[in-house]
Amino acid sequence: MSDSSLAELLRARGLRLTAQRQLILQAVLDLGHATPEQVHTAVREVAAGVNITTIYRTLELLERLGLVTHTHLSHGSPTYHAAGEDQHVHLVCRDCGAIDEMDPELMRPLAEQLARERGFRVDIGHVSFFGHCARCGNGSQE
Amino acid sequence: MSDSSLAELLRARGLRLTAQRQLILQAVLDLGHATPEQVHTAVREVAAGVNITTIYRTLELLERLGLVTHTHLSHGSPTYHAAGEDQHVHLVCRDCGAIDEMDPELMRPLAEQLARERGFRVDIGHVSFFGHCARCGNGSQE
DNA sequence: CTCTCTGCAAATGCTTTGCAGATAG
DNA sequence: CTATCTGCAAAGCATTTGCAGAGAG
Repeated sequence: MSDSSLAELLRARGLRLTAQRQLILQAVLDLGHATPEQVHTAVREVAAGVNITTIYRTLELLERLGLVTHTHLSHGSPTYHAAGEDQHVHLVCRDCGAIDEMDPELMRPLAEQLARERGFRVDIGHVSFFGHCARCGNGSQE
Repeated sequence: MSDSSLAELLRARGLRLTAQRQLILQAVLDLGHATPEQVHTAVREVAAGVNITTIYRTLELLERLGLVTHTHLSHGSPTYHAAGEDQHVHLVCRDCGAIDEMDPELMRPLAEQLARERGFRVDIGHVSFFGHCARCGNGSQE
């Protein structure tokens, strides 16, 4: 499914289908949420020689092709995940770093209110909430 | 107002009140939203010799003192702003880069729903929404 | 006077770029 | 075959750290 669409998208632009590109896309799909470095680690398990540079270049390419997206969670590294229908909102725990997801539908009322009152159209696919997950922040208030 | 509280907070910890610290705090208060580099630029207009290193160290200090907070908007650089009562949610326009604010009260229903259903406590002061502001994204659907 | 701050320069970590050989089509 | 890819090494940024002199209290 993804391999063939990758091939098509590449060929349509005169670009080439390579093992690295397939592996990197697959890694992003498998990992769900991953930084370039995590993708690198995952890909290396299958093909040891793949360079981190190629990860960066390919993630950028896959994003241009519309197959993946990235978000900036808290600090430094961007997180990549598959693009497409299943847009989701990230719930990032400040304590344990866990990344959970929630249904973007829950954003709908707020998004509509902002659009109506401010003319601001929220990009629902890029929303991240920071806070404390059930496991970490339950008892304490701070 | 802020100078005296800065002095107190510093003295309470055996730390010192310096010109740089006052200028940097003032810059953050004036700028509203600013990256370390923007703070640096602003401070330099008054005191040319202040080093970027001092900006980083002081912003970290001011944050520890509870006077400022930072958020990570879209790419790399963190954005600092005054902490305190007036918590707000950022609305960042992907087109023109403008940073607007909205009343965090609007987040309340959603935050409560998340707490109830998932046990996730959203840190409302650190929420940022990306999208298109009234000026930029009005006509097109994109 | 003492202990904290600051500026400078070098180190670090993540990401990007240049180039020549490897390879898809 | 030819133009695109990849790996390697080096360059770039933003941020951090070490150190010795400057300065607050």
